[in-house]
Amino acid sequence: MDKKSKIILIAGPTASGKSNFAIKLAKKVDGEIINTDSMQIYREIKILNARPKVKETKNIKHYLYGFYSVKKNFSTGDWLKKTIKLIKQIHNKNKIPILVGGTGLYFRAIINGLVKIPSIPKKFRNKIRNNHRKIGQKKFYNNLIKLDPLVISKISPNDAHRSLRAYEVKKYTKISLYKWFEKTRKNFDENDFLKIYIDCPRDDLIKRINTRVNKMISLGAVNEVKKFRHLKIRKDKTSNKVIGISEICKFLDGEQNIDTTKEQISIKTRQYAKRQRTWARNQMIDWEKVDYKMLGSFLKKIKISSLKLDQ
RNA sequence: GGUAACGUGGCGGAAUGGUUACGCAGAGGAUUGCAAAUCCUUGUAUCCCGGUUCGAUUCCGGGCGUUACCU
Repeated sequence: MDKKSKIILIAGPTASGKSNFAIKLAKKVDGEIINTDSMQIYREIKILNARPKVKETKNIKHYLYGFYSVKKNFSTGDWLKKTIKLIKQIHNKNKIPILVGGTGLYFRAIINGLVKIPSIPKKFRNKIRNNHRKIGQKKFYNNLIKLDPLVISKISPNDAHRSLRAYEVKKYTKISLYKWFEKTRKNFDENDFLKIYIDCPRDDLIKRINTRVNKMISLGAVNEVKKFRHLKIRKDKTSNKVIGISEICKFLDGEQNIDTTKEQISIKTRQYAKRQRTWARNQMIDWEKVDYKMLGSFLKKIKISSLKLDQ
């Protein structure tokens, strides 16, 4: 078998200039780009996600962008499976895979692996969720710790999200979620990655976010949400959570003016950016941190030879 | 100019003669198949000057400010 290359990982808070940098890097090292963002996958949401425009991609192949319907749910596992496959394909073409995005969990999955827990049948899952809705989080949690005492120290009694997951896994597989976690295996070696985190100081980021929000509105974000609404997506679908949708809906319903709406979108976005930075500070300790202003000189320093791996 | 009401953290907003709720924003943290989600923790305030009182943000007087109405 011939040589394969490292996998380049580019993370960073929203609006830090990741996508742009990835394109430049791909051009330099002959790479192809894979989306690592849980919301960029949706076909029908383009403006609010700040998806790279085709004419800006400079003929660099982009995968997993806007390929999935907002009507369906997507998961970390789905992403990981597709991404591993794509990495192989790109390697076979002797090109370099570049993963770019803002979803810390996806990066963790590609680096540390994700346990293969049997997928929970829809009916089974919905039954549990309906029950949760009926009895409320408090009672649900009490049932959960009876079913699986291991979660007590792991999940906050108020965390509905994780409670549901732990419950369905234990109930369906008869094995605790936390027992499953112990079986996690990595898909790659530590040395297979070049991990880059783009950082941007808070004040600069706020300015960039505000500019971006204004741009989104002038590009037609309101219309995008109008169309999205016509699809009548069920409220429990993940796509509803794209920042801007619920805010613009309030505007469309006449509950607030456009300035308030913009402000709300900015606030939500910087809260998201804050969580991304917290994740990076504590979960991406060994990543190479690059200031967003230094990306130009950083790009020059990257040598293609250093990306090659002998197999 | 007169009368009245009000003046509480960055903002909104309770309460009280003796530990200043709470919400939002901000900060820190968690994060294994919904993650742009979900959850945890958290700093900072009673307009100013006097008086009454053991003790005033609260009661009284004055000042300043805001708002409403009147002239």
